[in-house]
Amino acid sequence: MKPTVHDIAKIAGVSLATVDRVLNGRPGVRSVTRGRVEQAITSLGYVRDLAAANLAKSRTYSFVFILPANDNSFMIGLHEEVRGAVARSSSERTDIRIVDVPPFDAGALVVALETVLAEKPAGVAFVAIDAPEIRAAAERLRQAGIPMVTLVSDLPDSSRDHYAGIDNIAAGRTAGSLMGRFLSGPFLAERGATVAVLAGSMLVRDHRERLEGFSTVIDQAYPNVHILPVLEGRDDPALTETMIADALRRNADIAGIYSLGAGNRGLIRALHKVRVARRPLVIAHELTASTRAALADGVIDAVLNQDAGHEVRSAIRVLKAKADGLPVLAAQERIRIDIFLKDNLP
Amino acid sequence: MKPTVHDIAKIAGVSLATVDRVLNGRPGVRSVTRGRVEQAITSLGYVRDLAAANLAKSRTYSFVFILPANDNSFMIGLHEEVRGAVARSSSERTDIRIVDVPPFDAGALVVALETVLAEKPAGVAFVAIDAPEIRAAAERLRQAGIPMVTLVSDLPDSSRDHYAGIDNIAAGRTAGSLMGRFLSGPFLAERGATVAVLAGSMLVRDHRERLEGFSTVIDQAYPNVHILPVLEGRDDPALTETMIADALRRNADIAGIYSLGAGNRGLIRALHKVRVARRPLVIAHELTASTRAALADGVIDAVLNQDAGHEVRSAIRVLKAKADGLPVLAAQERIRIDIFLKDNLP
DNA sequence: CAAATTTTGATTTACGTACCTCAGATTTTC
DNA sequence: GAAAATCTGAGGTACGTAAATCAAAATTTG
Repeated sequence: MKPTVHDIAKIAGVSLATVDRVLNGRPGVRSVTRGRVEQAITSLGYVRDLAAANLAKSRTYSFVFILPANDNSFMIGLHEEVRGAVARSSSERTDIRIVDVPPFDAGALVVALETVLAEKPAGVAFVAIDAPEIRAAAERLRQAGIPMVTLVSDLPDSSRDHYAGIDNIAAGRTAGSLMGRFLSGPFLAERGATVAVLAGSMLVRDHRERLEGFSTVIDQAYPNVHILPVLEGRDDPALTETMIADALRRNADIAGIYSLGAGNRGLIRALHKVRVARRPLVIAHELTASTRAALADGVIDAVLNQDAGHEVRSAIRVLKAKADGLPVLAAQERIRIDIFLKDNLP
Repeated sequence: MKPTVHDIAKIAGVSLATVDRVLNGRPGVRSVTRGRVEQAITSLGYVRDLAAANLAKSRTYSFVFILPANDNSFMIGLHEEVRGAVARSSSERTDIRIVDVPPFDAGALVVALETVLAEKPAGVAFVAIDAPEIRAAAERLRQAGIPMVTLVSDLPDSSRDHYAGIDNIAAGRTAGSLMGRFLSGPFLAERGATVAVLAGSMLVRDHRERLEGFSTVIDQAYPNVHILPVLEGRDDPALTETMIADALRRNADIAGIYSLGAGNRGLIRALHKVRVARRPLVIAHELTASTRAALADGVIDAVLNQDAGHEVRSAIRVLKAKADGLPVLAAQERIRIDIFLKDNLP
């Protein structure tokens, strides 16, 4: 039988009230007595029954998710997953609130974090922007003892407790490796190949990191692949379409395209206008309705994906654990880079 | 505030005892009264608080995991993950027992299932063998109302409630697609290429399915790739090593190897003895210490993996849900095929 | 040494559900 | 219409923990 507080009281020769005071760090216990109780706790190997404790406290975990009001499919999907978690709230003892902020706006994110700080929730998840003022705001939240998880985009060297997202450098490396291997042959041969990179904005950390990983692998392992200057499409379909169309017109020898940002609809539209035989090899990020269709059609060759549902559920698990002072299962919380070819689409 | 049984009693104008009788399907309630109570339940949107209920019942979920006592790295890792779950038992209200059975032995598995049936656990997970007598045993478990999950290897068209493992046909297709794309170029050109397939045993369903997926893609999309007759290494390192060495000697033009079974140590040893310039392209399954090292060394080019930890945790979540008659989150429980290149090793 | 303060014990209620007993009411059966 | 069977209500205890109250004991302070 699992030991209970009653067993501790009996062994330590104190009352339930004293055990409770020790367990919950309440004042009014002499240090000798506290020692006896702690001794009993360790000797019995007592672990508090979280379910019973939460029941007694009639506790609900109040979490806040701060999400950019982006209109690309990935962010919309992320929103949906959070709403799904809200729907499951009652059976998971959580009370999740969504706060929308304008995208790529550090000032707005700071304001949101400050507002959240004021209401002292049990935890906060947010899509970080890599800026010093965000780090400062995060530090204030940490001082207030509010667990924090960054979602999708990280804030390294900050006070966040955890990052629920993929390793973007590794994602870029993977894309580079696939690009190099897929190109070796039909295009590359001895004469080399040209590759275009399409990003949303180089101001965003994830995009910079993906590019970094991609370039590293290409430079080291595929020296005769030449990377063109990065195209920044601001994740905007219309802009992206014209940029890609232009690029393909100017550089007739583009053999591959790595789209490391969101908003691939424009890219796909531009690709559909290219003669099949002359289509470049394309690697993109995020499995959405449009990239999935393009993958099935053969317009896109590979898609690297992060599962928004997993990220949201992981963030919630981690926030709960942090709120309870419990350890997290690192292996369970590692968000993986999914590689989809048209043959392993779920 | 979430409605409780007390609210139901008040609304329906009955006592707590009657509500309890309705909720738990106990006898002794006239159908008119039962109707009133059920009406109140739906109108309030009542959902039973599982944590409180389990506390009151002082319930623990007793699960049995039946695992083949295989000595390959993957199965050893699977064992370890289940042991990890056993270690977490106390805080998860589970009581997990591991039953070892000899591998590839349908008779022994039937005996194990029958023994398990006798002790009526709250759920069973097992690595299935695709045989009619196993289906019959599974049907008996279902009749007894014991939730069942197949692990790693499925038993389609049976009474199992869920399969916690990857889609092996899709895995084979993915391997075929990678093989075809990677080969197109340095080897393939116009003259075609020869590929060897190494399996454990064609009697095992997963291996058959992987081969099926692989062959389909190669035949359809890469007609000038020629697949040699399957080598069955029985997942035995020594045997595998000699088989691969022999095959490479006899067929000097082997451009690729697809190892779809476990026990890759022998394969790797054989590959290390081949001159670097003449090494074939290799795609293997399961990320273990040896395949990881081989991937880093460039001896293996890609590894398809299923995460044993995820499979075990998923099986437990599903068994719990089935035991409670709750729905499962399909998206959360889908086990993904991880593709590892040397650039995205975790 | 008395008064004030701190520490401790004993007891109680609560969380939401399960499950038990017993008495009283209602319905069914003969 | 009485006896038997069936339903229903009221009340309690339990699960393991939290948290509150109040009194008693021990300690410190003036």
